[in-house]
Amino acid sequence: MGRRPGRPRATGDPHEQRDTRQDVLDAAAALFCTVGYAATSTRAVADRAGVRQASIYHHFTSKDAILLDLLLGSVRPSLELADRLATTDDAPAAARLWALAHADVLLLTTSPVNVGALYLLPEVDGEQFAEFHALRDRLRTRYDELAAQVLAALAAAGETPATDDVVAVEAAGPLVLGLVESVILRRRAGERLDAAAVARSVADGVLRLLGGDAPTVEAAHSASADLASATTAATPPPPGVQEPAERAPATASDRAPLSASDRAPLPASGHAPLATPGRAPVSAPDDGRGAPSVGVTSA
Amino acid sequence: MGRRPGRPRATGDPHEQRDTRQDVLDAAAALFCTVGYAATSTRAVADRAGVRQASIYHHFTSKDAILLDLLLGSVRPSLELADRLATTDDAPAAARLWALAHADVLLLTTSPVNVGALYLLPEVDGEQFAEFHALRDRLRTRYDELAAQVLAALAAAGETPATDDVVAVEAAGPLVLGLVESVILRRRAGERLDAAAVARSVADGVLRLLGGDAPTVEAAHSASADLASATTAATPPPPGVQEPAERAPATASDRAPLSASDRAPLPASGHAPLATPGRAPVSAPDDGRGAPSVGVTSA
DNA sequence: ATTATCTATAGATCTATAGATAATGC
DNA sequence: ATTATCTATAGATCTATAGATAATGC
Repeated sequence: MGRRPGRPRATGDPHEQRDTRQDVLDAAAALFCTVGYAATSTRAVADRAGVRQASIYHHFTSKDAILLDLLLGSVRPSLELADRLATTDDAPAAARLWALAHADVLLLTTSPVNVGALYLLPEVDGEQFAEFHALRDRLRTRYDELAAQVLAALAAAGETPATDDVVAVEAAGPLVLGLVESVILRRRAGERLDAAAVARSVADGVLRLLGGDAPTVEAAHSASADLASATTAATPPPPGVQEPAERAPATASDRAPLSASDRAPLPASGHAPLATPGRAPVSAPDDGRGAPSVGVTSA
Repeated sequence: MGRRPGRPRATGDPHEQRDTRQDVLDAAAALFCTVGYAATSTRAVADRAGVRQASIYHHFTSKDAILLDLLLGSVRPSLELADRLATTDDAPAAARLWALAHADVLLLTTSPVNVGALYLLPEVDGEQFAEFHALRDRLRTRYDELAAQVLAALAAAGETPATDDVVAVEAAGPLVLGLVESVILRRRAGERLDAAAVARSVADGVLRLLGGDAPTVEAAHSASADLASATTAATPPPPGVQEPAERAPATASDRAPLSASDRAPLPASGHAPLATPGRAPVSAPDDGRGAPSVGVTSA
């Protein structure tokens, strides 16, 4: 039955031999996000993954190692996009900030589990997770830079009464990131989120927050569509070419993988405004069930 | 030594007999917010409170009961203000929303421990805390109502191009509350927050987010100053009358108690813009230490 | 007598390791 | 032989209870 070496699992269908490491990550992601880290026993993770508790330790050195893997996997896609947008200066800052906020909100709302909630776990403050903190700080810095650039552009355009700063430049980044990340709390609160609508309203809101008026927001909004297709490789094929359309609600594999391979600056392929998963009323009362696979393989 | 009945504590200065129940709440608040709920043992709480582990159970029936007390104590002040503002219709909606956001951010940033972080604990989702959820839903509703009123007022003033809603009315409340609560994440991330400045920037941001322009925000800002003094009883006495000014950084007792006693609609007393604790650079890297007492007595 | 603390501990975990077992691969 | 799983368990918790003890109050 099992076509790979090693003793077969005791539980579950012996035909369907899955990737145990990924199963453990998926199970842990769902449980850590909803139940919490300390409150989730390795036995609970194992049960959900369909293996025995001790088998986890063949793939991970400790419970902490699982969480670290999940954390890194959740922040990397955002950071890679942010880095790419930072080195793409053929678009106005407002358009790039809009694109970043939009993409991040999509990631946060369409991931099969509310991975953003991992950041909220108090345990994450520990030094075991320093590698994650480093990446996160870099992402924060990107937001700070972009927000500052947007403020400068608005001031230069004379749109803002430069007299009294609408937003203090040092306050801008945190406010913007705060608004983006608030979708984590909304999803956790059980709000039914229409991913596309929320992403748009947050990205628009980010620019209004910085003092942009309606035309400015609208302009950035449009400009970022091109930008996104330029910086992102994988946009979903146009509707109709897609799968039989059996109400596919944006799985992890739908999302732009942002893999290390598409480092090429501007392939300029697609046309959709950055992988907007067609509709995707993803988050019901978020019980942590639902399709797993956070796309967090670190090997 | 001890001037009250009961066996004295084994640890600590026997002269200073403290309120054990409050000591436990303070210790638990600090630990739950930083270490987490499941990760904090009752022994750790007891050690910090200066009592033996078992003594906790003379005051609380369970560990859950401690958390419930803390949760209720942290949401009540906000909800009471929100209720009062909702029944005070002698001010524009924008001014009232500004005042609510401002007050909430102050509460979140000046409390000695980051009590807002309690909401983030995954354990809080449990049904044991239904009473808390009910209060929180009411607060959320208040934000929804006020945000909708602000949008309506802006539209009526013709300021907003009513053609395409700047913000969909059903999206407004969550965005606003999200921006307010983002200060919880910022404080937890170790950001050094100047409470007064953050409160102002968030409250201003809330109105810009809803489509208000600079003059609108400014007007609401000013109007809410009077509003706040009208709806809040306890404003700190004018500087100079205060204590010897030994750098008092806004303790729990400084904050407006919002007790059930000041139900009277409009006492119209003070004049400060809602208990702005003079300066208050409260939150350093938030180690959960610092003065305790969240002001969470529920008896 | 009442109250609030203490000491001691039962019973239920929980993480991680030791070593056995059941597959594939050479 | 190598690999991936399994069973079993050691050692360290952790929550909550039982019952003793040391104060005040009448």
